[in-house]
Amino acid sequence: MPQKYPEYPGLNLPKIAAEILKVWEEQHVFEASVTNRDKCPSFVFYEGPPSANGLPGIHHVMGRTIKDIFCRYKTLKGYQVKRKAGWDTHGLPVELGVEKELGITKEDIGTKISVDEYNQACKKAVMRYTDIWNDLTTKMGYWVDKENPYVTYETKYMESVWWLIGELYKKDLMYKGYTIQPYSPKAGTGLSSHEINQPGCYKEVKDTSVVAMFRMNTNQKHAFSLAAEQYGEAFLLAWTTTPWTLPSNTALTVGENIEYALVATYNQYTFKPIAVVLAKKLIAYQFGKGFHSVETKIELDAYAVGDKSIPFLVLDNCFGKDLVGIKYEQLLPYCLPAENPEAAFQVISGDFVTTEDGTGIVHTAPTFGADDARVAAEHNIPAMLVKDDNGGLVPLVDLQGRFRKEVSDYAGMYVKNEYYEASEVPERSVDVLIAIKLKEDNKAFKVEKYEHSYPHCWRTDKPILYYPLDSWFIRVSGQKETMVALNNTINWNPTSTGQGRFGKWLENANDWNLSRSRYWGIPIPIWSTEDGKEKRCISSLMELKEACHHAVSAGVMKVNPLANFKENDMSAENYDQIDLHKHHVDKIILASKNGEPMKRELDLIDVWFDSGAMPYAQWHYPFENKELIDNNEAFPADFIAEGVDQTRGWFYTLHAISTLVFGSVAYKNVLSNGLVLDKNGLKMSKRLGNGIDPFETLEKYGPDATRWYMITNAQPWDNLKFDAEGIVEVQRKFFGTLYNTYSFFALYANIDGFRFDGPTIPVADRPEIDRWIISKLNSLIQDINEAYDAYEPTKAGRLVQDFVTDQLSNWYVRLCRRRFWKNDDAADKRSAYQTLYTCLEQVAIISSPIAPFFMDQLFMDLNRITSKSPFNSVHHCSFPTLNENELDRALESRMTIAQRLSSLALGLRKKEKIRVRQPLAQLLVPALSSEFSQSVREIQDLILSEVNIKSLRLIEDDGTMLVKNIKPNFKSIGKKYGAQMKGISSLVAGFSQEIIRQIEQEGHWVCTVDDAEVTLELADFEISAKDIPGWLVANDGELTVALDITITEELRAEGIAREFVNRIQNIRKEKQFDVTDRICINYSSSPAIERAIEANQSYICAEVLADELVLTTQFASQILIDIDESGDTKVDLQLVTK
RNA sequence: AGUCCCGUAGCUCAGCUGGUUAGAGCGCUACACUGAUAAUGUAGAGGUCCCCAGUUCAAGUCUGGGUGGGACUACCA
Repeated sequence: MPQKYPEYPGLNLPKIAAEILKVWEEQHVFEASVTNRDKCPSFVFYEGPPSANGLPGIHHVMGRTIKDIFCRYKTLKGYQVKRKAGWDTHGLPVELGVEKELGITKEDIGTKISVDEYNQACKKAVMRYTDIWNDLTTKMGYWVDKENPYVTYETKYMESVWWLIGELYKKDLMYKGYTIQPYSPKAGTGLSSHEINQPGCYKEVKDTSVVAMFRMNTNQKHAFSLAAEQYGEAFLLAWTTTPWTLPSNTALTVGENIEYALVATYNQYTFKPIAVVLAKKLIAYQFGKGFHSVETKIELDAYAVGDKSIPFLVLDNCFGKDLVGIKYEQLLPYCLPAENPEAAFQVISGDFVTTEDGTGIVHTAPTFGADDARVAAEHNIPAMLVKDDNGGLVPLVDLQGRFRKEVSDYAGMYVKNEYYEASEVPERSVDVLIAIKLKEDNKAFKVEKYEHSYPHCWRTDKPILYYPLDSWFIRVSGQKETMVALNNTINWNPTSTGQGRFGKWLENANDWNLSRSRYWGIPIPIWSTEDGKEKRCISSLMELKEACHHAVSAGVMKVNPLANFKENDMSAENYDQIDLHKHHVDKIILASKNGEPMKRELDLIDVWFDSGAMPYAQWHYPFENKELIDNNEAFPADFIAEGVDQTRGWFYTLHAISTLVFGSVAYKNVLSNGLVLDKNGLKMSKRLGNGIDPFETLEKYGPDATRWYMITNAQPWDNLKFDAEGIVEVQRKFFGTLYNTYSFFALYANIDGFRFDGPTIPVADRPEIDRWIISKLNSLIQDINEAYDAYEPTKAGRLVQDFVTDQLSNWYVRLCRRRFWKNDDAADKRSAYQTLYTCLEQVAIISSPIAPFFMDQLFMDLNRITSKSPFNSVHHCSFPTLNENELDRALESRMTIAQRLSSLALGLRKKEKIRVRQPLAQLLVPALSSEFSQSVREIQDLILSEVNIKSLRLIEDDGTMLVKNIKPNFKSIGKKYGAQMKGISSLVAGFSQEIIRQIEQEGHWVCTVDDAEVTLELADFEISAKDIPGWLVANDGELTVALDITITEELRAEGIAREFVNRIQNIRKEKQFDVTDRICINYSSSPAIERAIEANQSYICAEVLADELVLTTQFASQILIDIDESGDTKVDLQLVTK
């Protein structure tokens, strides 16, 4: 065992971290922190799996610090906190990375490269960055089980996911339907809303927009029939930014309560007279430049072709509901809907119609708009679907984004020019061609470029289409109430995210579209017959094996690929022989009840389902570890934490799956943290090059300072403006101070051989200052405990920081320095050591969740010498408990008074330019009350030594010495006499000293304000001493001090002696004498200084460890020092050799 | 467009259930201290608490509206 507390040449946080890391690894400190708690209650934490195909950023340090803090804290609190790392391995980003790497596109899969090879490549790619991630995890001190992570591509994990799907299927929560979805023709895939909402996907684009004219059916009576007859042909105006959808129009949608108008005018392209219907509010918008309003038919008729401005005349008004049911002629009659064509081309109503732009009448193409599809379905309007060669119903645009042959004029053309190869882009896009055609046919009211934001495929960068796709859905919408009710039991931090952002999202939850037409992911385990009439959902490997067996005997499959799979064998060998990825399971043909072949539905499961399934799948539930979930040992989580961006991501999928399958929450406490921005408040991005490399940061500043900075600088849910300067400050301010405090302790404890081996002095028997810091420490423990329990790490960190810098270092240590190096009272010295030791040790424990490396070193440096704790690591300790007996609030507030009084006295010295080394005779303090006087008396020695004053006198108020100040106590008076407050306030301001004295004596005061009688008690005033006439006075709130600044000859001599000591100490230091070296001093100086030194000889000798202090003129060598203006002082210091 | 967060000193942030001198740290200026010393103390300068309106005796704090920044969500014709 080492004999001495280590002393360091300086604080090097990165070095400390590296060394501690070695210790952790060698001694398996993390593993032990979990196994040590084997019989303890568990605290369940879920690690949100990062996608292993990208590099970690500085924000990951933030998120993981938060997770780590609470896992470590709960461990200290005696819980067992198992935490599995996890990897999210499936999904589009992985596939795209691989495609880029291999130089292929989606179309090549299955031709140039087999699905088998492709998936192998994905599997390889996905773990490429694991080493880097693990490195970050290690270096930042994030404790999580990296050895046994859950990996979403592993067979066991996938089997659990299948089981969950099976449960949903059994509960009839899965259905197949077609919906309009964002679809990227170039990527050949539907996009999830998660993908569409990647930053940067919505882009400003300029599209050709058309206000098309839909000719109203003339042989039908309606609101505008009469008026329309007189003014030529009547049209409904509808606006679109996607003219290519016009051939697929089957309805027009109006708002029931929107007012519409019939307007007579002329077409600006054909100059034909027309009457048009549009929302009244939008007349001015549509009839802008080039039109003018007229009042009569005569003026309207006066128009001649070639006139600069076209007149328009408002004829009639009606509400949207009066338009519903009007039939109109098909705008571009290439073909008719295959089903129910007679119901097409009529006006319907919809709630989404606004009058913000356009015409207030919405062109409705149910095949290319989600709203359109919904509203059309509600009104039994057919979608423009035609029969393909196989008799299937298809929209007018194919999956590549080209018009089908039915649209004869544009057959084979891409509906967006962006889909062409650069060399093949036609001069005029379909949109433009359609616009021209409409203009020529008197069917276009207005054609113009329109700038709006439109979603783009985040991968191909091309605009997406809304397109009807077959999909499997989870019926989430029916469970909204349950989800909301369960959510209300979750403790969200901050609460607004849970109730607002997340709660609102749940209330509006749509069905979860589970299908992804990709390759690398978990296949949907549903097989169906050709006609789709029989379906089967497989929910385990054994079920699949048996189904295969049936299929083989039915003759639809030759061999059972799962023949060798053994039931109830959970070994890796048994599971590793099975791969459930697409390239394998798609080959499996099952058999229906009557022997027909059944093929798997081709889609994969949305990867978000993978991560939402982790509570169960990480344990291979229910095939293994069934009790962990069923007995709530590992479910639901006590705590999870991720960025706010996961609100609709992981937070949601966890919640949805647990609600639907288990009727439970998946987590009880959740903390969502904000973003990490650069120091200017901008988002970090590759483009701006303002990203911060986490490894560089950890390397340069060390993980402790980085973590501490990130946690204490801003509340976790606020965005953090990351500025490395801030870490430097934390290093210096907090770690530097704590390190100095330790160094101070180590220096003297080593000299004195303090090893905490004697009896521990009861706190009650220790001096006031020790009891004070111990009380403060207990208060800190209590407060910080509450902060951690409330998931407020920022508060916790700031509390420790204040304690260490302000209380422990700047007050306790500063005031106690002498007790450590010049103290003949062994008990007092021991008390000081024990007290400081305890503070350092406890600070190490309570701060260890945030700064795990430094605090472990601090703890070990102390504990290796004393063996006071049986544990070798701070992370194996127990969180200190509050010791009520050691709490002394009165002492704490007394000390606060001491600090404030000292500060006032020092302020006065400063103002008078009297240095602290010059002792003064007397400090006066007005006695505010007897309790106050008592308090001051108990702390007066501390104050006096701090400010170097000989005595403190409490001035009892005899009615003459003090000038008092009085203020109304607004809080207490406000309750009683709120309305009279202004009057009272001005009266009180005018109170004379006599009235104040009278109130103090009588204890109450009565007067009349605004005709109301007002009775005030003493407690309704704040009375303080403001001045002591004739003295030098300073005050701070209710505290006042006065200073006697007369310097007697004796005081002066003592001041000189102190100056002399100071010079000698400086010389000692310059000469690099050891702190304990003894010396002899020869000196000579001016008579005044010589006298002063002589008078204080023993004091000086004691201070500077001098055996002799000799006045002489004989110097072997000499140093000149300057004490005051009276003359030079010569000294010569000799080391006393032992 | 909706939902949520944020706006307090040059910078980073406190400010509890409304109470009359709005705080801290950093930075800046000046001075001091010194056997913890690349530390520390004291003082000074520095604020329309984003704006407007309301509630109230009293608003940084509560309410409404606006504005700026950010995030998330969205079917925008």
